[in-house]
Amino acid sequence: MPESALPYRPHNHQNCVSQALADATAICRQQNARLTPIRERVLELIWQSHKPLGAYDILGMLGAEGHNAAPPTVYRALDFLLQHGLVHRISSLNSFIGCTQAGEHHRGMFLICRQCGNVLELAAPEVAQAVESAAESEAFLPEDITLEIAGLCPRCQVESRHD
Amino acid sequence: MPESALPYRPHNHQNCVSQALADATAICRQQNARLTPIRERVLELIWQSHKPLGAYDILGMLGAEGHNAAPPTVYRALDFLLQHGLVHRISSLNSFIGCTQAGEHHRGMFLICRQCGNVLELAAPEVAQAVESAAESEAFLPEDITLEIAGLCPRCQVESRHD
DNA sequence: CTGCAAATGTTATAATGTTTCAAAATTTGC
DNA sequence: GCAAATTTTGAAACATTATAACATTTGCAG
Repeated sequence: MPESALPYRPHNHQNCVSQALADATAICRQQNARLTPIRERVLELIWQSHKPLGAYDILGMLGAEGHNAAPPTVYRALDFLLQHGLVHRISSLNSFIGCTQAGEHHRGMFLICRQCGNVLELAAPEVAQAVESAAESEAFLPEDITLEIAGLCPRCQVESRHD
Repeated sequence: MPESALPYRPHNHQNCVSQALADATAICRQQNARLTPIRERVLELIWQSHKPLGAYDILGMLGAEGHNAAPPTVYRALDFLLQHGLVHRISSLNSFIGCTQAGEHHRGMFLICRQCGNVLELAAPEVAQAVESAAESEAFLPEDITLEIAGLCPRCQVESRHD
């Protein structure tokens, strides 16, 4: 049996978060971008959840910890993080998730479980390749690819058979 | 030079619309679904535009022609049309476009021009295949695929070179 | 330390989507 | 046909997501 992907099995997630923050710090330094406290905190909140967070979820969490922020604060932080490839936006959910391949040039592809809400980011270069050549066969110049796959994750498939 | 795809060249678009409405009527009859006047009108409005329409765009158009509808009216019509595969939702734009392959079982893939706003629906079974096998390699059961490619259509690539 | 640019705060508002309950139309069983 | 059941639509209120505009603060370069 193949080892299941990370989000689908128990692990010390705080390590993921720390690693992501360390990576983000390095990437920002390299790009001469400022990972300010708010931006860092938003990134951390996003990473602490394996499920995508909405802007207003983040807003609520900031509020709960005493930082009484308004929507633009969060959206600006998110814009920054998107811009620097540190998070992805999941259009079909209006929400955000940490990028597991920050820094590397890639097209995100997401497996979104409709049952448990977990999201797995896939690299899948062969898919990206297929998509790009399909676009090019129409003489279309692709710039940004949104690829979101909703369905059932391995764990939830098993559970739904117990009905 | 290959013939460019339909939305990218001039044509009598009213024919497209009529054909789409005729197809929709047939499909609904076959599925025992009721293509009521509102639903048909919403479908027609969507088809008359090559660019995706937002729910509130449709609402405005209905209002302009005297039908003073509230948001749920439009969203319900859209839900119906989505359910029966007559339109697609473009998540990344919060908007809707007519399905060019209504009735056939397929996964939509969209080429969205960021310049002119036109959208081309592609069949691309080899892409669908690649996506599905990538999902299955993670033991994920795919149900719904959102694949939206933003970029420049052939015409707008040419124009942007004239800068 | 001063002036500029970037980042954040603040208020208001726009855009998108849903809940709920009531009324009307359509189908179904008889 | 007709009455009950179902589906569809109307209408009002509300919830969620996102942005605009402008004031203030912070960090940095000279």
